[in-house]
Parts: sequence; structure tokens; C-alpha cells
Amino acid sequence: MDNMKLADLLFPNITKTPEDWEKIYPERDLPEGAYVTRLGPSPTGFIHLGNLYGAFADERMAHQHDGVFFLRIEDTDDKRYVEGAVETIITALDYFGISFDEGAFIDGDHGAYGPYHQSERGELYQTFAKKMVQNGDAYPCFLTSEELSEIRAKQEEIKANPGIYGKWAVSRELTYEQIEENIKAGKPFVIRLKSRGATDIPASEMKQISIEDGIRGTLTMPENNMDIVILKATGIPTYHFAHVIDDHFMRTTHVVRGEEWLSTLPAHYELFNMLGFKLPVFCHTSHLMKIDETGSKRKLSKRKDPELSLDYYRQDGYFPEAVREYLLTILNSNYEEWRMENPDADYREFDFSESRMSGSGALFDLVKLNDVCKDVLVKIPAEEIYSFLLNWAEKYRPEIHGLLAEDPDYVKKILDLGRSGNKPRKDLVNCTQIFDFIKYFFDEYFEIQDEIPEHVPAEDVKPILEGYLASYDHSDDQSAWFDKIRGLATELGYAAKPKDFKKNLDQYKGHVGDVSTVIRLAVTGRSQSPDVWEIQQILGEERTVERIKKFIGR
RNA sequence: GGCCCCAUGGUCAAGCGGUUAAGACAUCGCCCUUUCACGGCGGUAACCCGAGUUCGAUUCUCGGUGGGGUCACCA
Repeated sequence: MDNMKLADLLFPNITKTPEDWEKIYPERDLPEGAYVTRLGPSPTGFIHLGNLYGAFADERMAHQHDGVFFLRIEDTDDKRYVEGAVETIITALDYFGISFDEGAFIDGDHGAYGPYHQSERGELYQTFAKKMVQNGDAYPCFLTSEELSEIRAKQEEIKANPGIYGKWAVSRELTYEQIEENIKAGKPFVIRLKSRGATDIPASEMKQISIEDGIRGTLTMPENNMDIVILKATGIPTYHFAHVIDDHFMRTTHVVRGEEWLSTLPAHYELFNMLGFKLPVFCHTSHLMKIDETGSKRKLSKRKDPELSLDYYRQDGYFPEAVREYLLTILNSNYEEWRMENPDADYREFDFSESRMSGSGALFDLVKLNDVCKDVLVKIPAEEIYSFLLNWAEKYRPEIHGLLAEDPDYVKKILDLGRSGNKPRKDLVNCTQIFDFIKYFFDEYFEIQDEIPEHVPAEDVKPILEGYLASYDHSDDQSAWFDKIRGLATELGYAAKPKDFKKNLDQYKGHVGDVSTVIRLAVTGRSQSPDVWEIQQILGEERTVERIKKFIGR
């Protein structure tokens, strides 16, 4: 077989050479030790937490090592393409503070190594497919999908490993004349890698390859022996081929990807070697898992788990910096520790290391995320929380947007309630929760939600509130205000101090806490709330008095 | 089924041959306290199993078990 002749038959229009491409995409001029990382989503329109998890790792690795972080759209599968998906991806990542140095942007590609859409890099891939044919490392295969499934059926029957390799790779034997005839007849074909791996021996006796993974250390696995497809019948490359070519020519130094790629790593390894490309450092991350209702652990699934979707966090109004903070704690095991020592430091000061990433799948813990949110939000000024909340409401809760926009100062005061001092309240988690937490401040949403406390007989409610109203002075400071409540409690047979009540249970109906709970209930509609005096100061005298009157039917 | 990855409390996790086996979240108790939060103190709770190497294994090796992944002209 004359490989040069075959290559020309297969790729008559390819005139560029591998050397030409090396000149077009020269090595990057970066400092010694710089990392070049990339995110390579396929434009299916669905971007999830796992993508974000990897993106943070990519971003930190590149920017902590004077490098470049770029976005490449892996759109080699036209069947999966969803209109507008690229924009969705960029917007979603941007929301969480992930931005790229080069690659695909909303207004088009930026950077010297583009185009950054794989669908536009056909000539590059074909040049190397042609090169491989010339070298006898690749060949055309005309097997139809029916023939492929027949092979598969036979393999299953004799319990052989499925796939095209060794004696099953019948197209390897085609002569030039047969190929030419097939092409003239218009038969579709793919280009397959002609693997050099041994095929007639058990896997356990196969040659082992070792690869240093940035996260997992030394990986040992049998060499590849599969004649994988590198170019589809459409002339478009498969992921495997595009990955090898692009990460070489975009000069990627570190490939961060999910562990589902581990099993195809030997094939990628063979391709890198055949093409004479330097192997990047692979960092195979573990999957995010979740614990479901039955208590068992499983991979987060697109269909069953809404929290996998990034939209979920936007809808609930999670603050991007809080999600980032949580993700960083599961991304690098010592982040939490570092954060405790540096509570006010910018996360970029943390020394991120891929080697500290976990090789085992982390359970995504919503409870912990919410806890992290509380710690993060307590540090965000009310002003910022307010504008975030307003933006969120505009998009996801238009019916409350007007309410929040009406009196910004009022809402800001509410958001800041109890947050000053050295032991600030940590009530705020996300926008949905925040609104629910503060909604009693708005008359439209104010309602009595709880019961009166059990120590308080029904007939005491009125005297308590009448007495409270009678002595109410909006200008009282907090201690004067509470002294009055203590007095009122004593008058009505309640202990002024809870301790007195506990010591002499039979002498009192209850204690001052019960009395103030009645007041709290009338003012907030809830038996639990932040400090009532502060709430009243924000509500204003008129609204406070009105609510109490309404409660006792006046 | 073949191959690969993973395995410390309920969860995330330190650990890298000798430790009272950290810490965080959750949980429970106490303190603070007019409720709730916040904060403080304390408690319950873990090295998957079996061999081997070793004076000594959570740590190293092998074999199981369990969980996950993958075996497409999808990525």
C-alpha cells in the first residue's frame, strides 16, 4: 500500500503541512512554569455545577501561575448543538465570576490561537489525519452501522471485548483499489487510528503505560489497542482527536477534566505520541455526588437533581461569591482552614494546588453550602445585598420587585438588622430565604403565623397588649422600652426575670419572655424574630401601633 | 463481563509506619439570653474486610467487598 497516494486520495484538498500549523500556532511566550488551562464545554445548553467546579480549578491554576485560561467550544457534534448555548455558558460562568483571557466570547473569538470553536478548525484536523494516513497510523473504514453491530454481536457471543481492534479491524486489510472503488461509489467512511497496541493477548499481559496525573499521582493502565474513530464520516473529528490536536496547538499545559475521561486516556496517550506532541499534565477530577432521600450515595443526575443545574442557584438567589466559597472548600481540602485564619482575605490570595484536590467523589452538601452562605453574607454590606436582591427579584420574582424598589432605605435597614457589633446575626442565606425572612415588614405579606405561647392564657393577651400600648413611647431607647415590659409582666403576674420563674414555678404564670412573645407575635406575626425594639424602630410608630391594635381587634 | 478510579465519624476532610486519629458542617447538652439567631464551652460519633511486610500498620503490598466511571461516527 502506498500511503502517500492513499492520503492524497482521501484528502485531495489538504495542502498545508504540520509544519505550517506549528508556525501558525507557535509556542506561547509565557514565563517559565506558567499554566495554560482551558474549559471545553459542548454547546448542549446545559451547564452544571460540575462544569463550574472544574472551571474554578482551571481559573485558579492558570491565574496563580502567570498563565492563560481560555474557553474553547467543543461543538464537534452537530446533533447536540442547541441554539444560543454558547451565550448561555458564558453568561452562567460570568455570573459566578469566571471570566476568560481568550477564546470564545459573546462578541466572537479573541486570541491568537483561534478559532475557538472546533467546528471551525476542520482544515487543521484534516491536515493531521492526512499526516497519520501518510505515516500508516490511520486508515479509512467503510463499515456501516449494521456491520458494526454485527461485529459487536459476534464479540458478545464469544465474550470478546467489544470494539474495533486486531482481527476485527477488517478495514485495515483493504487495498488501495478497493478503497478507491468505495470512494467512487460514494460510500461514506470514517478515519480510524491504526493502533499499535497488541491485541491477541489478555489484558492482564498487555503492556502497561504510566501517566502522572496532577491530582491522582501515577496512573497505570494497559496501552490502547482500539482503532478508535478520529474523523467522522462528515470529516469532523471526534472529541479524542480534536482534544489532542487542539490542546497541542493551543499550547495547553494542564488539562482539567472529569474522571469519565480516564478510560480513554490510553487512546489519547497513543495519539499524542504518534503525532510527536508533548503530553499535557492531566488532572482528572472526581464527580460530585449527592445523598438522596433513601440515604444512599449517587452521582448527581441532570434529570433528578435540580441543584446540579446552575440555574437552580440563580433562581434561589444564591450569591455567586458564596457558591464560589463553598466550591473552593471542596476543591482544595485546606481552603476552609485557610479561610478561618484569613477571614477577610481575597480568595485569590489562597495558594490553590491541583495536588490537593480529592480523587474521591465529594457529596454535594446543600446544608453546608447554606452555612457557608451565612458566613459570606454577613460580610457583605447591606447596600450590596440590597441591589443584588433587587436584581434577583426583577428577574425571578417580579411581583415583589416593586415592593422592594419602593423604599430602598427601608429595605436596607431591614437587611442590616442585628448585623452590627462583634456578634452579628447570620440570618441571610439567599434571596428566596431572605425575602421569606423579612416579608413581615411589608403589610402585603404580614400575617399571624404562630400561636400565642402556652404559658399565656387567652384572656391575658388583651391586657398585655393594652398595657403595652398604654405605655408605649416610640422614642424610648431599648433598655427603657424593655424595663416597661418587665414592669408590665410583673403587674400581670409574670416573672420579670426568667430565672425567678424557674426557681418558683408556682408563683408565676410565666415570665417576661412570654409577655414579650405576645408583643412579638402582634408586631411580626411570628413567635421568633430578631429584636422587637429594633424591628419597631424600622417599622415606625404608626405601623407598630396599628398592628397591635389590629391584633386585639381595636 | 473486561479495564480503570475511589474507600477515615451522618457529610466534607487532615493524616503520609509509632498521633489521646485534627478541623468544619450536621447532631446532642450546657452557658449567654425577653424569642430566634450569633457567640462560648463540652459530648456522641470514624480508619470496609482478610492476608502479608514490619518490632509496630489508618498509612506499604496483595486479595476480596462496596461505590463510581467507561467500553459510540456523544462529549
